[in-house]
Amino acid sequence: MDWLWGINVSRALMDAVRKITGKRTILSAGRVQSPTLVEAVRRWREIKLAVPIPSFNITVTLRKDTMEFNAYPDGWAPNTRKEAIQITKQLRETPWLRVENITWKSNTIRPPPAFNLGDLQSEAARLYRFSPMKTQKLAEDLYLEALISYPRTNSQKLPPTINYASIIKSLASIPTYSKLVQQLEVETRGVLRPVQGRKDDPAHPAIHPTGVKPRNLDPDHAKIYDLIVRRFLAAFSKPAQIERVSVKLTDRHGRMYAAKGIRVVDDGWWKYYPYLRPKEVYIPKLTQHEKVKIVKVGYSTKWVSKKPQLSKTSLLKWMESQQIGTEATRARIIEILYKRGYLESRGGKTIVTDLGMYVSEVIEELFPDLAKVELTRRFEEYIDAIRTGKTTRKRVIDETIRELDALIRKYKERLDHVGNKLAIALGALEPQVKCAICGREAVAHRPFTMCKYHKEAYERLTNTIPIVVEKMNVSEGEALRLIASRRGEAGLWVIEVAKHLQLLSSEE
DNA sequence: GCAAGGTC
Ligand SMILES: [Zn+2]
Repeated sequence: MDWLWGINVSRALMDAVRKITGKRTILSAGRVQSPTLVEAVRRWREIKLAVPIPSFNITVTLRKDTMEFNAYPDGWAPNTRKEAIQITKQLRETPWLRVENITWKSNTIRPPPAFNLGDLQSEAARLYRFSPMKTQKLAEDLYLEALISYPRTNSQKLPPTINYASIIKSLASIPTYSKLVQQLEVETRGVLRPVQGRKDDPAHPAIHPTGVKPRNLDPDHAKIYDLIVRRFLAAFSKPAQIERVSVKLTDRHGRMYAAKGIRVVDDGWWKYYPYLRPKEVYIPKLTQHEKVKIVKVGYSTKWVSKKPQLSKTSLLKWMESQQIGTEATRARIIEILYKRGYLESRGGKTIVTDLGMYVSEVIEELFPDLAKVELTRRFEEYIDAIRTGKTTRKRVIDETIRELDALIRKYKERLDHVGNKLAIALGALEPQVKCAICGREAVAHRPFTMCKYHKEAYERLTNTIPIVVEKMNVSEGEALRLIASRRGEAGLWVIEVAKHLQLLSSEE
């Protein structure tokens, strides 16, 4: 069924391009890659269409004896810039905050379970910016050297059938870990009971070292090996303890502020796996009703937009959450999206190409089932039904062929439409009417000729302008200029529209 | 050549 869907839809896409351009271009579609591409496109559009809204924060720096610490508005925020300026001024005039109450809270943080492949890929990306494919390759190398257990596993469990004691004993003879292992032996008094994670695998336990001594690992392999060993050791260790302190303070006008501290009381498993240890923030000893001196106060404007993440790692996590693909294939399938030219890396960031956007659209329009994760669920049900004898392999395959046959028939009627779309995306064909900003095919003409992306950006922008006018107390023209200057927070399509509108108004 | 699932 994967083969039928994949081969037929891939060829359908390629045929459309060849008919219009006469060129052979390799394109593909599939049960796992296509929903992943659609998700990447969805995120990409949100990134490009993000319109930021200004928000205001006040930072109050306090001093007790010689120690400085920060407090921030608690449960409220200035609504407008005018308000932020006014409050800042009042705090400078009455430069103290009064302590209303102090609360302490102790937290126990249990060690995380040993790695499954997804968790390892996620940590290697966070700490070393390794791509999921790179981490998988490094882990597979370590496995083939017999240094670690099978890496293509979803399990976070270390069953007692694994001889923990002998592995840990062997690790003691590796100089890097001998001290840690000694510590673990003292701490556990030889009682080895690892934490078990929720996720499981039908065939393999969590990734763990075998105890075989590594020789001459290059730096990248050593990093992955180190993460695996430390995470394994941490699983046997005791919980860490932290203490959080929260100080609530008020100003002369009764507005509430909070200063928050965090202190590590017991390092516990962070001794073995320090990569998740929180950063400590110290707050001096204070007493209730005490007035604390303000030494500095300022407001900051933060432009907030909700941009989703788009990276190899975030796509892999999405695939895991949707339960599509397997440990062996997820990273590989993401690389296929790059190989096809649907995704590209630019300056360490993932971008979606026009080809990716248009292929995703064509699949959604003409092979909608292949664009959704539900197709995988249906496959699973078929397999179950075959297994339990409710249907047969032949019946399922025949139905798939009939279904695809009907889809391909409809597709052929639209071959020119699809071919034109993809040829334009590939730059082999010019659209008839072009967007004034980007030259893509135009779909609207007011207030200027726009493609569908800039049209959407225009609509979102015009909805947000009044909010910026109110919050920043500026004219519409100034609001446009402000948004156009928020390179980090505003989406590129929105910035382009804002600049184009400025240009149009200056010509008037 | 095109999918997705495996393995080493
Ligand atoms: Zn455009």
